[in-house]
Amino acid sequence: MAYWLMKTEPEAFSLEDLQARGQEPWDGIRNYQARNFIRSMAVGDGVFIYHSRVAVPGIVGAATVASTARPDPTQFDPQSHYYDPGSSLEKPRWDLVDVAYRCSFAQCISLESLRHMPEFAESPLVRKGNRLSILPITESQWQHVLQLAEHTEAS
DNA sequence: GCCAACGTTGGC
DNA sequence: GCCAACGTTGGC
Repeated sequence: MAYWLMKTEPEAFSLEDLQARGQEPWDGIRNYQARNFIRSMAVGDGVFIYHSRVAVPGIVGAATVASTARPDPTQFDPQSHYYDPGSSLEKPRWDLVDVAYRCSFAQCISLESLRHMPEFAESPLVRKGNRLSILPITESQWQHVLQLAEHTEAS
């Protein structure tokens, strides 16, 4: 069992969209490091959903990895924004996994608050200029954020 | 909307 | 294989 964080711009695809659909293919990943993380995901892995490019960026809820990696069909589609002419059906470059909705936090765990947590001191998430859209989360990071989220929900 | 920081591309 | 130019990410 591993844990991950996936960033998304809610204007493009939000946690609310995932909630409405229940499960979605997480397509459009076009970064090799993120792609490699996708390839090491297993069904049942925990996923934090992070909203970027908003007034208060942060972790807004959780999801579950619902499939192992498979080729992202948008890379083959000339009509798609994510089309990659350098990719082919024989040798696909980009993969995706399906992600299933788990829960929405009553209050977002903001980037600002993550910066103050010792658990995240070493995380690329809080480093300036970080552009990784998918990154691994340690078990202690996972537990800590979940506990915080439950706490804000109770009060 | 701005712009720093980054990853990728392509000429050489 | 270097590295400048370019496009994109994402906090602010």
